[in-house]
Amino acid sequence: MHLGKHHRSVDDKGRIAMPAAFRDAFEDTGYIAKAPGHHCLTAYLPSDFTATIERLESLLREGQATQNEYRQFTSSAVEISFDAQGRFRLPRELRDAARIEDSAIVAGVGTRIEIWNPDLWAGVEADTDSLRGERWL
Amino acid sequence: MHLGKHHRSVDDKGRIAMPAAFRDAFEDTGYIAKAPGHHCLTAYLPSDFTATIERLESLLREGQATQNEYRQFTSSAVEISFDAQGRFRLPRELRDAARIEDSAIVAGVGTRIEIWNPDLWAGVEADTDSLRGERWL
DNA sequence: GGGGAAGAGTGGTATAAAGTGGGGATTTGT
DNA sequence: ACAAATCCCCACTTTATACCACTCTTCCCC
Repeated sequence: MHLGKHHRSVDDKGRIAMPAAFRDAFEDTGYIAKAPGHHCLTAYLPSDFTATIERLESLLREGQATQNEYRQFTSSAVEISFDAQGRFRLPRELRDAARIEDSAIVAGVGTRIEIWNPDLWAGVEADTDSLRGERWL
Repeated sequence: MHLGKHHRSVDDKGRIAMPAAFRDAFEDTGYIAKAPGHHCLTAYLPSDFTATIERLESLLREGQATQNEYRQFTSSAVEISFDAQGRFRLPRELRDAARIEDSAIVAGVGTRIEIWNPDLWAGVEADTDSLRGERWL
C-alpha cells in the first residue's frame, strides 16, 4: 500500500530520488511504464510488474486486448535501478511522454505509484466535480 | 522479457546496433524473420526461434497452418551475428519488406523483439482506440 | 533546549560503455 | 577480371554509470 505525495527535483540527467517511504518496498530494481492515456507514468515493484504483464498477456490470448496495446505497454517500460543515493534514472522518452522537465510529483496511489508533471497533478487535485466521497467514506 | 523502445540508425551497409538492453540476451547469434503481415520484422534468440519453428511445425501437422505459411516464415528467416560493436546486418530483402531505410525502431515487446520502420511504428503508438488499460492495470 | 548523529535530498565530476561512421582487405557473383 | 557485397578493424561522439561532496531536516540523547 503506497501512500503520500512527494515533490521531487529532476536533474538534467533525468535522475529522480525515489521517496524514502516507497524506496524500502523496492529491493534493487523496479519498472516504470507509461500509464494508458499517457498523462503520467506508473512505477511497479518487480512482482507487480510481472503480474501486470501476465494479466495483459492473458487478455491478449483471449482476444480481449490487442497486439498494439501489448506493444505500447511493453515498449514503453524500462527497468530501473537505484544509485547509492536512492535515485533512479528516467529516460528522456518517458519524461517527454509525461511532460516532466525539472521537477515531478511522485504519488502513492494505493496499489501503485505514479509520477506526474506537477502542473498536470494540480489538475487532478482541482478536479472536485467528481468527488462524491459519501459513497465510500 | 524484452522491454523498451530504441531508435537506431541503419547505415548504408545495412548495419544496426542491437540495443545493449537486448544484446546480452543473445550469446553470439540470433534469427530475424518477417512478422506475419510483414509490417515489421521479429528478432529471435536461438532458443526462441527453435521453439517458434517447432510450434509452427506442430500446427502444420494438425492442419492448423498451411505449407505456404511454413514456406514464407522459414524462407524469410536469416541467422544474424554481431560485430565487435554489437551490430548485426539486416539483408536488403528484409529491409525492403519492412520498408526500413536509414533508421529503425527496435522495440522490446515482452516475449519478442520487433524491428519497425519509424513511421509505421508511429502508427502503432497512434492507435489509442484500443487502449483500455483499466482492464489490466 | 542544545549538540550530535543519521538519513534524505541535490549537485557535480570522472570513468566506462553505447552508438555511429568509415577505411580497407577479402569474398562472392557475373 | 571486374563490380558489388561482406567482413574486420579503427576512430570518434554521445550517453550512461559509479563515485564523491555538500546541505538540510529529523531524531535522539544528554
